[in-house]
Amino acid sequence: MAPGKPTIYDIALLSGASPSTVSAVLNGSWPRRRISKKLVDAVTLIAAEQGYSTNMQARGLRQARSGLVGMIVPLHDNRFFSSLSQHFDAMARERGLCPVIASTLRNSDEERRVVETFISYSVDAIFIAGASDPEQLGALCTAANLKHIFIDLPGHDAPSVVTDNFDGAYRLTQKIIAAMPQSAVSHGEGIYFLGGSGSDHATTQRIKGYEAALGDAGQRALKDHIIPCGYVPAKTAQAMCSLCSQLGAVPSGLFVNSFTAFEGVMSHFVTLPSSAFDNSAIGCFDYDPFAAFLQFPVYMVRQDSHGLIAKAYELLDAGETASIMHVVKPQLIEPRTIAEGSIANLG
Amino acid sequence: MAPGKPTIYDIALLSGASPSTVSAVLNGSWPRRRISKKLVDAVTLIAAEQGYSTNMQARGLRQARSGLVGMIVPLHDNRFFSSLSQHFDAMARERGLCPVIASTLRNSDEERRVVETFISYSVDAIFIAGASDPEQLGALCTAANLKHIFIDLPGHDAPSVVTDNFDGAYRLTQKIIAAMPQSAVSHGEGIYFLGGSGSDHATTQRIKGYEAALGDAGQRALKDHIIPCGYVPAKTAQAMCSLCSQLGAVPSGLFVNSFTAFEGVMSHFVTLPSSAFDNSAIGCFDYDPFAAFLQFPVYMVRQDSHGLIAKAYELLDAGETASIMHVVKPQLIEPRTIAEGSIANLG
DNA sequence: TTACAATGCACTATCGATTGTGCAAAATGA
DNA sequence: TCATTTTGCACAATCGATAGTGCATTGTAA
Repeated sequence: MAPGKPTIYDIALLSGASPSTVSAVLNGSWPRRRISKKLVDAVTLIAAEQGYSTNMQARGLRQARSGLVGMIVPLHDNRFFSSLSQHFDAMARERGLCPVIASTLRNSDEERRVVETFISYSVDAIFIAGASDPEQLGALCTAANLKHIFIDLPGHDAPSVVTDNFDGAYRLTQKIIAAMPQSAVSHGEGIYFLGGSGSDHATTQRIKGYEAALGDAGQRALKDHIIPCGYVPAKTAQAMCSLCSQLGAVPSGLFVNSFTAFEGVMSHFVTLPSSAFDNSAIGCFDYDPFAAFLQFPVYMVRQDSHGLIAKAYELLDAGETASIMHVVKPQLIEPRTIAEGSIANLG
Repeated sequence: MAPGKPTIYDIALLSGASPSTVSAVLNGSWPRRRISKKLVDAVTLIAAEQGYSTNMQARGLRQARSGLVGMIVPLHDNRFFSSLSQHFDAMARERGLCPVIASTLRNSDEERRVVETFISYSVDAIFIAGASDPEQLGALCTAANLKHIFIDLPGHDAPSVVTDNFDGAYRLTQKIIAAMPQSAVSHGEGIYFLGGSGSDHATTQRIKGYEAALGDAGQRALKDHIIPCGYVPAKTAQAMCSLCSQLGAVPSGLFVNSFTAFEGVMSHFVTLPSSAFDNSAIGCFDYDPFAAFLQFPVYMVRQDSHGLIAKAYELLDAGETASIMHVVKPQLIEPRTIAEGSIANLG
């Protein structure tokens, strides 16, 4: 046998069967082709001895499928997205598919290039998470007749699976209200909403949930309490700093939108004595186990990354293509708690 | 044109050129084939209009290459590995390759399956990080004549790129010694080494570095101070708890081996008043920005994930196959510091 | 024994791109 | 003008697996 991996032709020569028969045996279609069990066993044995494995490029070329599923994330190096990746990967493998995850750094050119690459490799489907230009990508996929599902992102030309941001924000706000000093509540001091971008879907929904919870608790949501200063820690740090100096104290109620914003908040808080937090209730719409170890309690909302991916695969398996938004509720994490259900962080 | 993506045959018909010419034009080999610039422009234009993109399965089949590079990690959902993934991904794309990252949950069966899948897809090279059975994987790759490089893992049949664990541990220990109360140093209380597995290469090297630093500082390394209680937080928590009650205090010097072990440590520490740490110096061989926000200072060692991957690609580009271990120094992070150089964590 | 169905497998075209080879037409030189 | 070289491209085989089709051989029924 020539160097390199053995092919069905090699196995055919060794077994005396024809290549097409070998193919049928090795891909499991032999009952339909009425191949005798005896031959099947013989061929299988030889294939195993030779260390045969099917060439997926050849199969993919012939079948116009590849067995690959792609996912686009902005970055790997992030708790939420890496958790999505983890589940995406595991559930792809369960289905006998090979996951391909690419990060695009929220760069729309890179996003386009990645989708084009996926198309070139004939991936069977794409999950799109955290894209900066989802419409562009949707259009590309549609043009290539490629199934795609948006994750935690509202899509227009395909199904999307998103966190119930309204619900999470509503429940988080409720918790913050309950944990605030009574005096602050009765004085109507309100809760500050910090971080995120007013133009993105998630933040918009969260603000609505926050406002609804305040309203239902008999408090008014004050427009000037909402400070969507972006996702960059430095910006949040600055906003937090000026807010504290303006109030002369840490706000009695604080809703931090996203963990990176929280990092910024912390880089200011770390300069304060721990008594500074005695009259504050703090919540964060995002989860990191380390927040359980801070000097003050933090309520957190954890997106159900498993639920998001599971729902997406469900839609994929069902062949769903209707442009419907499916909603998955997030989980509220009590202070000082390490969330379970995440795959162990095995160092 | 038939439904589905256009092929070189479609472009050939539309342009009046032959498929082989179209192929040469579109893959850039046309100068060697003496295709006229005029034809090149015409074909290129038509291809662009038709939204042509080359079918990588067909190309890969013909060329016996795929343009894919694989990487194996135990999990995506981890700071270190996701950081590796991030760089692996970016640098693959820089080279015009398509990165495929699979997680195996440290399960050696899964590892084998993934490598076999990669072989089936004719990936051009594999990076192996954090495998539980590297030898098995090396053997598989060798048999398939597949270039592979071990990352942060000593390999026997291929190049490997590993963190300089000795150096990192040495420098971390030095810092801990310098930060310990003088009285503790002069009493020879020593430094406790907690977490990790005595049987793995990294821990072994770290213990050597720790011992060397102690020795060079005129302190003896006490065998009973070394407690490699694994990577599971719960185990470390338990070990930390019993150690504290045995000593009647937090140890004056503590070297925590890995961040997950540190999580365990923290889950005990969070039960103590912050004054309990006044006479302790604590270090962790791993990095998490959140440790900058704890009540007490923590020295950390951050593996240079960019350096590891960069070196690995360098070896790959150079076609290096010698089974040599290449060492990359980690970075010491001062307390209360957020490391830079990592790709922004854009929430 | 004859007719016919079922069984078991081989043949061959095909997927889309690449590449070695061959052959006109144009360009060059004598 | 004729012989050569160069230019510019088409042809056909090939990568490995799949799937439609056809043809012996064996088995069954009448």
